[in-house]
Amino acid sequence: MKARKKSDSTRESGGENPIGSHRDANGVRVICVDDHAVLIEGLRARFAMDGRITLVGHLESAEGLLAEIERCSPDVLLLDIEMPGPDVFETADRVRHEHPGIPFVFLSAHIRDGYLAAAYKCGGSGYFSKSEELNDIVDGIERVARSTSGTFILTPKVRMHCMPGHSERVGTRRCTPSTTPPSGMPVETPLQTLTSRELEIVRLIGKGLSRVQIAEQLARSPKTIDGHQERIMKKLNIVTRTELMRFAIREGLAEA
Amino acid sequence: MKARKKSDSTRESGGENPIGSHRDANGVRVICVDDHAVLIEGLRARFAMDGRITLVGHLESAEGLLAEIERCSPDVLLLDIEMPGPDVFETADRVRHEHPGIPFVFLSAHIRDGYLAAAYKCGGSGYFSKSEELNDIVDGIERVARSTSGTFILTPKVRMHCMPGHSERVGTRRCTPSTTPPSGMPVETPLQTLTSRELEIVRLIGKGLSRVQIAEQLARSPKTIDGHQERIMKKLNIVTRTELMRFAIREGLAEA
DNA sequence: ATCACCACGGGAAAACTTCCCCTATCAGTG
DNA sequence: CACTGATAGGGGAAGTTTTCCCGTGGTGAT
Repeated sequence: MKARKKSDSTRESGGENPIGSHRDANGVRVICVDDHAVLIEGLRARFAMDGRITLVGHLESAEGLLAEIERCSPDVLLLDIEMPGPDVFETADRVRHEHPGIPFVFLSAHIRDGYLAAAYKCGGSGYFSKSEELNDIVDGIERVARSTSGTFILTPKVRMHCMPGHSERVGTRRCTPSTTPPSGMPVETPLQTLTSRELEIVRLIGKGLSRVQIAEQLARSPKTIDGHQERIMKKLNIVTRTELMRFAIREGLAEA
Repeated sequence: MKARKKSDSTRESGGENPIGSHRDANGVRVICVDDHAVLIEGLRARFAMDGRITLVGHLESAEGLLAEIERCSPDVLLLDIEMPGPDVFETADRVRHEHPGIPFVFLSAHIRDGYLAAAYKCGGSGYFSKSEELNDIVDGIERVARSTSGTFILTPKVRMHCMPGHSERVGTRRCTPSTTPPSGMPVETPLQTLTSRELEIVRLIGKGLSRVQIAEQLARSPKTIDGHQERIMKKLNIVTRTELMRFAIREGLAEA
């Protein structure tokens, strides 16, 4: 697609920090990947305030991340999700194989179940929301830097999202010798709490069918559909049917 | 209500500028509305580098924007689009009526036709992408501050987006194309048959708001919303509100 | 056998939709 | 200037859907 391999983005290892104050020995060394330059500036400015974290490199897409890692030897990677260019999760996965010691977290504008699941599955160490307080982001990065592998750290707003109807403990993915599916997600994404029947209902709703039409197609009473829909929405923490449509589209259960 | 022209360069920015703000008389006075604190920090840091722009206030949602304007008497407003809380376009429209002299631009993560159309129709002065170079954003703000009303300014990447050989040419709205669309009339996309008010309604529906919530936000009777929705669905040949949601998402008027 | 979970559905109140109606404003036209 | 059409705000009434709460069975796991 777009060849965006400019030579920008390469110069803070030895260069100077626009905000002055650069301590190199201190702090967690972070590489940030985000296509929004303004966001990177924000992080840089914030990091510069206390010496806890140092931005040692940044990119505007996942392309060239491995090279940047070689160049900067960071302690933590901070990755955006919705960017042009190579898929972040895939890149992250590759990074994990080449540099198993470097933890990475995702910093996303949206809190989506699909992203959450992917972040976890590709070996991420956390999921942060861009709408988080800056302090929470900084704290999160520090926690990740100190954490043992296998922990999955969520910032407050993300944790909130995973509350709906279930107990969501976070972390410790490894030893889970239970009989349940070995997925062991740290957070049970709302989607996974749906039964197959409920999924079916969501798909039909996503097609735009009315409760009566669905009832006809399934040879059930409309009231039954009501009941399903009700439980679905409760599980998903959704209040209107219209939002259910959005959910269906977002999760790929329906076509826009 | 032509009250503008800050004749008193007082102290409104209070103590919220962590980075020394030496020059007060200089620079374009900007209020920024964005739910990502980190982005605001980025802008603030960048603005502090040269004296061209001063961040005099910020909010994390469109709520209370009018009050903030009173408090800060800005020259330009910089508005995010995808935020929780009141609809930005609607708020912007209200701002335009109360403060016709203050131009506002949208700074969005996504470049969507639906958003562009809404930004234009609600009287905006520009549309910037968050992935833009910081210089381009700063330049854009300055241009907007100097521009005569009726100009619509796009940052480079947004302009790029509008090239690919199709309509949506934006700019110089003064002489409204009331009667005949100049370039023939190719296919009137359903989107274009909607009035700006109707667009507004579609977007709010796309956000998942109920008719009552929409009515509250627009300070109208729910019946009015009903009426709009009815006409919209008739125009679009749509039968249920749920499908309207799908339409909104497909057309980029709402986020999946 | 008990518990938990699921699918299935009823009843009633609240909310929403639909279809019609009316008014007012404003732009453009005869 | 009056007329027309498009747009916006809103009422009434009937019908449908949602929401909340309740109860029935069936099934698999303890």
